[in-house]
Amino acid sequence: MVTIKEVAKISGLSVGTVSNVINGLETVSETNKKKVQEVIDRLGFKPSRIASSLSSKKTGNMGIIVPDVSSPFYSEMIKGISETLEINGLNIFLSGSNDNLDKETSLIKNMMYSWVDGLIIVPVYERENEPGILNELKIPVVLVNREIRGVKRDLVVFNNFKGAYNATAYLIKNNHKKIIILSGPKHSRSFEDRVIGFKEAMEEKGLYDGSLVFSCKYSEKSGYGAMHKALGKLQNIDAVFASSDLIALGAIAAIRERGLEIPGDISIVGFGDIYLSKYLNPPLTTIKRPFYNTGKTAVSLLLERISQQRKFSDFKSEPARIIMQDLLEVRKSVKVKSV
Amino acid sequence: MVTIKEVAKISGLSVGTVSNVINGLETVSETNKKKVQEVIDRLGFKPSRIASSLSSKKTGNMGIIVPDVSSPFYSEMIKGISETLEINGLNIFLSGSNDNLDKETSLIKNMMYSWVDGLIIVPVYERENEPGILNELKIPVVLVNREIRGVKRDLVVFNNFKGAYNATAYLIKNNHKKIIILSGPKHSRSFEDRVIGFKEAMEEKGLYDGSLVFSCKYSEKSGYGAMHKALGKLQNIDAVFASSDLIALGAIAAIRERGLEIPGDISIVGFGDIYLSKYLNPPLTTIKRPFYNTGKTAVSLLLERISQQRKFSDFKSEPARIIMQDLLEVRKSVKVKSV
DNA sequence: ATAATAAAATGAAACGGTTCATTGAACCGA
DNA sequence: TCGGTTCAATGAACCGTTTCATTTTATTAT
Repeated sequence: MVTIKEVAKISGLSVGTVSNVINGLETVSETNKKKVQEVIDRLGFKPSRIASSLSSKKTGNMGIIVPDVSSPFYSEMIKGISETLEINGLNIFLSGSNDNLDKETSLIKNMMYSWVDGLIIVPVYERENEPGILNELKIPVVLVNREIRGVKRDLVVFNNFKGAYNATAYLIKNNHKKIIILSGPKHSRSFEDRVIGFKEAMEEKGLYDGSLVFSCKYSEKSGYGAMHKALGKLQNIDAVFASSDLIALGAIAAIRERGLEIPGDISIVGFGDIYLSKYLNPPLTTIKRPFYNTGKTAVSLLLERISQQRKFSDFKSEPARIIMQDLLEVRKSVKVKSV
Repeated sequence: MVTIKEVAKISGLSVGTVSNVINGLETVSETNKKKVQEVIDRLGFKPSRIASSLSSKKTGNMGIIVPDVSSPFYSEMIKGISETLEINGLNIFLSGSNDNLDKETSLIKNMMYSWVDGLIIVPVYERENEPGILNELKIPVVLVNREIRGVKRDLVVFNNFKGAYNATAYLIKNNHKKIIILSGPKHSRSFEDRVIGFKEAMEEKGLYDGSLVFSCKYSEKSGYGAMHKALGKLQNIDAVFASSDLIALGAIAAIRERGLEIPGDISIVGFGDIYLSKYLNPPLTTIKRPFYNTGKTAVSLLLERISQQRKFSDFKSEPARIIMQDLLEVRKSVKVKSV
């Protein structure tokens, strides 16, 4: 491995000068710049990131922590993050927290000791309102998708309320009356917001009723169970608003098992527009969330914060709060009834 | 940030001794081990990975390069990799090559300068038979999923031949005669193998004919186009073997557009068992590939190779070649005809 | 009690860069 | 010609570890 010393020796200049050339400092004469650059090219020298990290205290590594690395949502986001970081010559450290707070904490700590310059985290939601470590970290952190009470950090979230409201309103507009919501886990701000959006749209038309809310976990299995439960309890359900496409998947299976048709007997709207939704039969009408762009946005926020921190080492501007707009993606899983 | 020096000073011992305690060396007396450990615990000290990397030349970072970070296949594999590495306290550097050779090369170089200890790569296939950089890298490398001619590296692949053979044989067994294959991209060893598996199964029953092979790219869009083309050219297609679930997705859409039913009119078998396949209607019969376990396996191979290299610095055993077994996952997209 | 040996602890060099106070050369005006 | 100023280049200190030759301490045999 070629080192800066060899470059210095061969080009007959000092290590300091070579370093200045590498970093584009303007204090080097044109002659020497060229001379050094030639040697660098000839030897194929690239400065070691490790050494440079140690002395400059900037690693160029960003840590990413998501609950599940393989989730269709997050992997889309990771792609956005990864491509954006790459443009800036930065590396990404990826880890999955498995939605487990202890693991998240240990991952964060581990990353701190790997000296990441910044962190993008989709935080575990069950944390008993303890901002804890998230507020204490001394490096820039951007939170994505889930807002944690009491945590003062840059944030990129979706407008879950509006998305749910729109989805529900769309069902109502198409003349559905008895609409249930498969609400997703409690303790999760984003899922709560979806319930509220649902509730608000329903109440506006006097359709709301607490018994229409069925909570379940964020998975197809849980959606499957909840849908069966709903079908058992309630008669004549017109439509289902599943607050996640994953939940919708399970619900669809359950509905079919009862011999009901979609959208003939029951309409369904999902939330999230995962990769597969448009390939389902019928293609799932759902709320689309721009995860790729969310990843990109999170990175810009992070880089912005990092450069700010470097310029004014003690300056802390208010945390940003960026809201990505959800969009109703109309496909075929809702029966369009004319009034 | 607490450093090893402070730990040394406070515990009244030398830096070297503290380092030995950290690394579990047996040359430290029990008394001092305890003393140091206490100070470490009290101060919450953790050695900096950066510093330790620089001096030991082991970073504990592994590079992962896949064509597409968000692909359902690879994100599953990444999960397997990530969870296995984590157990060993190792970090993962993730990047997407976008199936572009130049990008792959530059990613690899970049990782080299970040001093990763090892690399797991799903290589770009279009490389004009140039092993190139892959053979030259001085660190352990494990290739996954795609075999590149002339590259002598540890490898984890699927038995694409057998999978395709089984899928085709299954169709034949169920009394399908006119079976086409949507073959996926050329230049790709894994897709070629699938064609060969298809061909062999067909030939055994005298059913093969070159006109049954339709090549397309690895995407639903391309599968959609190829299926339409096939439907235009050929009459009475009994069944389709799509050499990827993604291709199957497109094919299904095309088949439906022609007013045909699955599996009533045409049966279809996919390849890959992506996340969504079991949720399709009808659920897609497909070849399942254990991507999660493939990730795990790649990691063990890599770690094995790394420790080998550390023990005998010049020792090079033959590259391993692990074949993960594909499995036919029977669902509902094939019409089961009794003969 | 002493020499020989084993075990434990030390501390400086090394890893490969960055940074910055210092030096040296070049230039300018008087 | 000399003092002052500017611009380049230097090289040593530093970042936080590991490593290993050397020194110190403890143990054992005589």
